Order: sequence, then structure tokens, then C-alpha cells
Amino acid sequence: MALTRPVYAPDMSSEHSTATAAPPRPARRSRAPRGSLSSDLILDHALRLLDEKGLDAFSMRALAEDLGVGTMALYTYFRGKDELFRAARDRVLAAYTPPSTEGSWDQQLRAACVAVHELFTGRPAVLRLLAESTANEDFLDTATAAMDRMLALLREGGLGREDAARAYGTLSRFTIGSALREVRACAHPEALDAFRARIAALPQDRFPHLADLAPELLLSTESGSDEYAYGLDLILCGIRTLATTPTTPA
Amino acid sequence: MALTRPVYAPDMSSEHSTATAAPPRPARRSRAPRGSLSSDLILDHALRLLDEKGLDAFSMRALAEDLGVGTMALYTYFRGKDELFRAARDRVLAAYTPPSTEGSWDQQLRAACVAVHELFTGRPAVLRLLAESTANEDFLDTATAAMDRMLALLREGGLGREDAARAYGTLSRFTIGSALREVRACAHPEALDAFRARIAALPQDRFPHLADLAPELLLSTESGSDEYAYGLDLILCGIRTLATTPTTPA
DNA sequence: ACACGCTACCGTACGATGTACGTTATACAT
DNA sequence: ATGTATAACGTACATCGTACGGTAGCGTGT
Repeated sequence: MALTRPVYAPDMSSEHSTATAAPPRPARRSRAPRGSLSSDLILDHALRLLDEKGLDAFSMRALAEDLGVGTMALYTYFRGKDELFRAARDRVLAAYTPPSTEGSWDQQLRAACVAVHELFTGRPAVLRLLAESTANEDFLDTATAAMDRMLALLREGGLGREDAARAYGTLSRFTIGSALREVRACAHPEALDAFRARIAALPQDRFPHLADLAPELLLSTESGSDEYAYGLDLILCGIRTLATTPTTPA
Repeated sequence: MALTRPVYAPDMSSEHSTATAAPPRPARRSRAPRGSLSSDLILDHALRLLDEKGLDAFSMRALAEDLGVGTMALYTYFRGKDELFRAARDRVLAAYTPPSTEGSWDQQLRAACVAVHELFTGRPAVLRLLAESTANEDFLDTATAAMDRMLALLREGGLGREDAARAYGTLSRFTIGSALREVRACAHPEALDAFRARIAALPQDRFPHLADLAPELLLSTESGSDEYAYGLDLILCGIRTLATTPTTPA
């Protein structure tokens, strides 16, 4: 059974009249030397690819080619795409640096939220990983510490146990919702243009308020982080009310 | 050139020793009668599939099989998967029924937001379409009318033009962020369990506040809509402050 | 009744993708 | 030089969306 080619090699004996004279022969790369790869190097390139080309354009093959390496070499370091994505996400989350501990509790809380928001919007593709991944509750110490810090600030502000937990949830939902919207707006500028065009050309009779507020709505599509800060302040305003009046609002 | 088979038919003349004695022969369906399909019918099945199996399990082939129809039949009614998804999204959005126009402006605003939130969480897969689709600013009249209505209520509450526009943005970001989180939690209960386990087993010395608030945090994973309502009230509280004090909050 | 044409339905093929599986070359120890 | 562990790899396969062209079922005109 000594075969010069693997058994599954396609035998080219039956050459047809089709135009494909030769199978494209994928330009046989020469094998990369032994130490060419490492999980860190792979993650570096993966994050660069994600940031540059976006999540949709990412593929294991593209990443391997970017690294000048065969596709399957990646599987020595990561069990699969999911694991690689999780590692990439963790690398980004680990880069979170908590803001200064100066100022009042609400100033600090605001700064912490803004920092998270910037972290997310700075890494659009990773944000999508966070939002879409099938399971990412296995967070890092960095993320856990950030959460602990925010809860501490809410308690410091005088919120009760339950209020603190729920206010944290509110901040986190708003932050990720905001970041997602901005990332989408930034990733698809043509869609944003379409939206702007639509807003500007609305029939005043059917949508009077929308048409009336068109300039302001257009303005609000300009800077995502401004809009985020505005909403954050609205929420913080509500939280401050909670801090004064210990009963639930409304 | 009268061929009984298409020119590209693989000739089975070179039978190898491999175990694949016969090509699996995909059980040749009989052709469906002429009027079997319509875009409405396709959308019905698509939405059912999406709701039942989730966005990840959805494929054109699966949808066609569910309809008892060849895959390519779908392309008579929709240019492709994207167009089908947009149509599905529109169908769901069109089902939005604005809540009653009774009560004060803020009560009405609250009701409108809750209705949107329920619409989203009731259709998890469609929400993901909304969040991930490459371009969905081509909204329906239903959606536009809802937006107009909310802006009207904000203005009625006494907000200035710019404040109304921005407050709308805040509400919408929070609503979609919330819905997304709940949908993910509901789609991956095992991940939620992992999260709960992690929260319950945190080292008190490193994350004192988190550990302290563990019961409340666990509680807050129970009902997503409760958490949404809580955050919504926080934001509305901030908005009401705006309505009284016409300057931006801080 | 019969033919004809339109088009809804369909089969096949293609180029992607993630990855299971087995192979091979390289670096190091001996 | 020879062995050995394993990093890097090539191939194959299932699955996906869909381009392309074929074909059969219907409506219509005679």
C-alpha cells in the first residue's frame, strides 16, 4: 500500500473538454519555520484585521494569509474561531484602564461609563463580538473589577442595594446600546446618508414633529459620543434623584 | 449538441474503491404546483423558523425545505437573503400598534417605549436583524410615525427642539440595548447560568461590592422587562427635570 | 382540443466558509 | 546520524448564498 499520493488524490486521468485545463494549483506556499506563530502574534493580526476590514470580512483563511501561514496552523493555538474571538475580546477588555478616582461619586461614575463607551467604540469589531457572541459571561478580572467599582460608586452615592444593582444594569444597557448604534453608523456611512436624506425630505403634513426637528436630528447624527454623554447625564440625573429619595422613581 | 445531461454532469465512469458507492441521491422532490408560493407565505414561514430555531439556524435551504419547495424557488420572490430579511423586519415593524393616547405626556411616552420594547423582545431573531443588518435606515411609515409620536410627546413635555431630539436618541439607544441583552439572555440560558454561578461565587476580598450585591444582581437577571422599566423610569426622571429646567442637565 | 409561450419552480454548479483528520517537515536531544 | 515530538500543513467535507439555465405547469388564442 505504498502510495506516492494520498488515496483521496483526485486522479486527473479523465481530462474533459472544459476550459479548466489545470486545477488552479494554489501557488503552494513554502512551509513557515517552526517558531513563526504564537497566540499573541495571531491575536495581534486578528485584531488588526478586524479593525481594518470589519467583522464580516474576517475569516480564518484571511487571517492565515495575513500571517503568511497555512490556515490550519491557527488551530494549533486556538480550538476554533469562537475561541479565537473570545481571546481577542478578552485582550481588548483587558486594556480597560479605570479612570481617575478624583471628584464626587457621580463624576467618577460618569467618567467610568465614558471610558467604557470609548473602549467599545474604539474597537467596533470587538463590540460586535461582544454583542453577538453566543456566550460571553466568562468575563475577565478587568471587567469584573470595573463592575465592582461602578457598584461601589452607586452605593457611595447613597443608593440602596437593589437600586444600585438595577442602576448598574441601566447604565450598562444604555452604554452598549449607544456604542452599537455608533459603531453601525460608522461602519455604514452610506446608510447614515440615506437616513439623513430621508429625514430631510419628510412630508411635513404626515410627520410634522419629525419634519420640524429635522435640523436637530441631523445634528444628533454627527457626534455619537456627544449623544452618549447627553443620555448618560439624563440617567445620572435620575440616579441622583434616587440617591435623595430612597423610593423608586415615578 | 443534443445532450441528455447538462455538459457539466460529472461522469461516474471512474468508480474508485472509496466507500461512496452511490452519490447520496438527495431524494428528488416532486415539483410543487404553480401557485404554491407567495411572498407572504414565505415570510410567514421565515418568521416562524426564525422565532423557533433562531437566526443562526436559519438558512435559505432550511426555509425552502420547511416550505416543501426547492431552494431556488425563493429567489423568485426575493432577490436574496438580505432582501428577505428586510421584508421580514418590515413585517414585524408594521405590526407595531401605538398605545393609547390617554394620560399625561410622560405616561404616554413611557407606554410607547414599553410597547417598542415588547415588540422587540417578542421577536428575538428580528431584533438581531435590526441590530446586525448592514443597512436598515429605510424605515416604514409605521416606524416613522412612532418616532414622530415620541418626538411630539417630548415637545409636549416642554423640551426644547434640541433636547427633544437628543432625549429621543437616548430612549431609543436604551431600548435597543435593553432588548438586545434580554434576547441574548433568553437565547443562551446556559450562559446566563454561568453568569449567575460566577456572581454567586465571587471572592469577597477582591470584589467586595459585587459579592455584597450578589443577591440583588441575581434577582435582576430574572425579569428583563422589569429592568427595562426601571431604567426607563430613570431616564424619564431625567427628562422631566429637563422639562422643568430648560438648560441641559449636568 | 391543441399548441404555444410565459414564468414559477427547480437542479446543478461554484466559490466561499469553518474545521476534522492525517501528513510532513523542522528543531532539538541524543 | 538518528530519533522524536509537535508546529505547520494539505486535503476533504459539510454547509452556506446564489448565478445560471432548464423544465414543467398554467393561461391564452385558436
